[in-house]
Amino acid sequence: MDGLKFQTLIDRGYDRRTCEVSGLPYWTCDPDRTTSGDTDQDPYTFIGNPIIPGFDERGHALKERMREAFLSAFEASDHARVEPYPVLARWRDDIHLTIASIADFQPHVTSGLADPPANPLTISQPCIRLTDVDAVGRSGRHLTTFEMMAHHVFNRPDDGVMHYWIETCVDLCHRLLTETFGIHPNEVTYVENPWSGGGNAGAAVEVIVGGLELATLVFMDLEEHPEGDVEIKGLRYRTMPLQIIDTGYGLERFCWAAAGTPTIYEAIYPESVAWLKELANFDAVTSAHKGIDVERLLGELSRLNGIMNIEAGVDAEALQATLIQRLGEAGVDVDVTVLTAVTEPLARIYAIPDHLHALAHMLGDGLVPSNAKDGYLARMLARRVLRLSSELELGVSLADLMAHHLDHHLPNRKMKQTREGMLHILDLEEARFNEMMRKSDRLVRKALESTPKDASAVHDDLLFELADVHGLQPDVVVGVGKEAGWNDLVLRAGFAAEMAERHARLAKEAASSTKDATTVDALPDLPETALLYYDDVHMTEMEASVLACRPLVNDDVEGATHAVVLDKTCFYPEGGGQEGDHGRLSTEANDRRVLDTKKQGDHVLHLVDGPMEVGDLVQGSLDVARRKQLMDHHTAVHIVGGAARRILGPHIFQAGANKSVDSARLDITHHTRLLREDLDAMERLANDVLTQVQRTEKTELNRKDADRKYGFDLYQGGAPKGASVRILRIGDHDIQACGGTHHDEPGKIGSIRIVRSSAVQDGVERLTVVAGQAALRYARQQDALLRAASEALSVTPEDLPRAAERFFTEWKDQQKRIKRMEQEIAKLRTSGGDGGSAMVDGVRVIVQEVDADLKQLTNMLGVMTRDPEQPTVAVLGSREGGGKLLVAVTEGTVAADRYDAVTVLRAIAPHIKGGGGGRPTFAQGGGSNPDGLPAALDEARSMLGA
RNA sequence: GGGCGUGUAGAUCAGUUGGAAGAUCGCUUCGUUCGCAACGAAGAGGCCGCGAGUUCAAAUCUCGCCACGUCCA
Repeated sequence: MDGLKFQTLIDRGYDRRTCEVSGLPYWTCDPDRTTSGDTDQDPYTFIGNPIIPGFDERGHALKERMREAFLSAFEASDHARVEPYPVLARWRDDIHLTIASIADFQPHVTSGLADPPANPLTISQPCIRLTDVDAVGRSGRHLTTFEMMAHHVFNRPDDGVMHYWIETCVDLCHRLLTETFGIHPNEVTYVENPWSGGGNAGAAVEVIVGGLELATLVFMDLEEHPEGDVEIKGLRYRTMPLQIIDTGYGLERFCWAAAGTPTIYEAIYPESVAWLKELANFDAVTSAHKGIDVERLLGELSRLNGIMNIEAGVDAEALQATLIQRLGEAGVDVDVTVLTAVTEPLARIYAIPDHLHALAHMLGDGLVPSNAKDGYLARMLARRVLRLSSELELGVSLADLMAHHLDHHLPNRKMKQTREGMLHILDLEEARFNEMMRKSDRLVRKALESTPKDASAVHDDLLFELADVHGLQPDVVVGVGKEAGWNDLVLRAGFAAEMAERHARLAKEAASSTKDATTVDALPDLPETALLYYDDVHMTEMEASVLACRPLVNDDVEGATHAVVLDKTCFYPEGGGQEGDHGRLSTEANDRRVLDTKKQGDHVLHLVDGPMEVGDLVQGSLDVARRKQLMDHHTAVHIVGGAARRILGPHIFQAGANKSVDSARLDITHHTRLLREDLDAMERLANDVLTQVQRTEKTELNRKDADRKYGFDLYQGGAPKGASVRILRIGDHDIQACGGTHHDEPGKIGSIRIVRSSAVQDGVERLTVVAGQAALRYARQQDALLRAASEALSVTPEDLPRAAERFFTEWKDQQKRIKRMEQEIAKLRTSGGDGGSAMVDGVRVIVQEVDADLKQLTNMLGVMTRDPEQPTVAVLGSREGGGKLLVAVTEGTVAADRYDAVTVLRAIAPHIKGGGGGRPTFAQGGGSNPDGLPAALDEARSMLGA
């Protein structure tokens, strides 16, 4: 890409140079400058020396004023202020969290499909990025959560929509920095560094102030294309019809530059840092190292932090050595012990408010911690805070930490989740974490069993396994191992990076093994199918013409051979969890069954059981009963979802749904297992809605208006696909974007039953719902089951629970009595001196045929051979199940010396055509010839000399 | 969504190559004691998660289901 000419900068006395260190072109007006400002030769210049004057506040108040200054400055230059979006990016299906302000407008605004909410616009968007979570607290500048202040422009030069482009943007930025915030122009450098990502690219500049990157300006006007004429990083791009200005100004960094505090955390979370230092008794650390000037150390550290690249995968020890050397050059002499003693607790203290802030945003948007999907991100953060807290020995609960954080850093913030709800969820998370830690000690001891006590390293596979299966981080394992007596254990440097690599590889392998299934090969260029079912959900007959007919490429649908595309259809294709319609397509010559309906691109595919002629006029008719049932279930699912939100709380979000003929499923996010009482309450409310709401309201809105009017709770069913969305409103009970077919009158459903709830994953409950005819069918089935069960016990259904309980306890009692009686019988048989037993040289020999099963036989045998006072060899046989033989010898007696149970068994088992085995004192076997039993026992008698 | 793992007495968990279901704590009763704690003795308490399969024989092996845990995207 050619060098950019910034006339606006030239006019201000800037010139373009090449950075000595990075080699990148940059713009400056400082005659002495030789580096771009963003290299490892550029320490921060604002520590203790604020570069943005006049902002004396700290923390929340500072952020409020800074944000307002930014937004109103851009409002003054004709940008419309847009309210921030949630941090949970539920309008997108490719990312969980909002990672940048531009993410609010992807994919449909940036692709040109939908209009932006305003143009140009300004916004301050809370963002969460978890990629650098390990560096937070340690680098002095990394955050997992920050606000990206921005001004965005969406130009369409072809349509005459052109607001401003590079020159104006740089001019606006420069005026903001120097006029609004009073930064001296010498301190500002602009580094040219083209940007590319996600199939788009464009020119970009990084705005560096005092060694800190305060903003990035991206001019996105290229899209990836094989024949494009621009090449960036080996990929070819061409210009696209949309020209987008994507800027990002780090609110927290502006605050830091204005505060000049040693770290960014002290600028934005001062109350938390002070409180946590107190709780962790940090004074004791500083006073323990009287020989060194801790204040000075910290000051030098933070200046140097600007050039220290503490990121995942970097060798921590090498970094530390460099740091100590640099500190020495600055006149602060410390060794590794002192350095870690001071920096380790501080790093933990700094990370806590950051993590809490991210967690508060996520939970505030209604996220429920879980072991899968986006919920896992919240759990991970919660656990990090818990670990930091326990390492610092803060002695307060996670909920206490959060309460303090909300009071100081998020006062008056309107959240979807209530404060009480959030704290409750955190209490649950803490309990779960403690449970895991409680188990860790035992797990580690067991895992290390085969490791010698003087080993210095734990086997890699063991560490991987413990982390993967039980969630125990390698450093935790080593720590616990040391306490448990493996004194020399150390964790190899770089192990964490290796583990991340291994995980990435496994994830890649897993990803490559999944592939999408298509129904038919590429269709010819056809007009999109007109969808008649939206205009009239009750249309069941139609006339249409065949545009295409293709053989199916797979046989997912039994009996279907071809896919037919029509010019219009009243058949609903599978979508939004609602299954496709069935029915018939007939011409004078053909009568085809429609076995399923699917959508591919803009076309509805009718899967039929034979070919049809292109150009034919067909008569289509729906399987009306099926459609009615699917509509019952679909509308019912919306109603149940609304009921769940009303009864369980604002964090209820649809995590998935399916509507078939027999039943419907609705997965909802919730933090606790549901009780039958919860289901009953929801069921009652859902049925109330059927009678109270006379009509549903169906509208179609463009994205922009839909978002503004209803917010992002609309997209329960997933990210919207197009520029406009269909909205179904059921009174004030439930409003959702939904492309399914729904009743106009909820009352037509008849009744709704919530059959059961089950756990799909932690944090997600699956509700199984039946409605309409399916509800009746379900009730009848339940009735039949109840009747069958009551008849089996000869009681009335009312008495069934009591009878079942009584029978079960009686059955258990009787089992015990039978066991005791069998033992009694065994004793009687052997003590009575009947034909079954004889004495041979001081050993009692018992050979008997008994009518009993295997369990009973072993039980009897136990009674006979367990008394060491009476050395015994016993052989029992039964004709049951093809014949059973058991041989036992009293352990530790002369009987055991003389006889081997297995030998005896093997010798006599052939008579019943069988085999068996066991231990020398106890052997059992079976066969297939019960009639051979007497012969087997005879042989045993002669063998044993009885 | 994918991977890995775990379900055994009220609780925490053992259970070897498939071959007689265990330990510790808790519980009940008795003894010792003015009483409690402690101690001693005895005892109760198990569809070994559910359902199939393999086998003469399954807590143990295989498959499905249910419940739970954990890691990754």
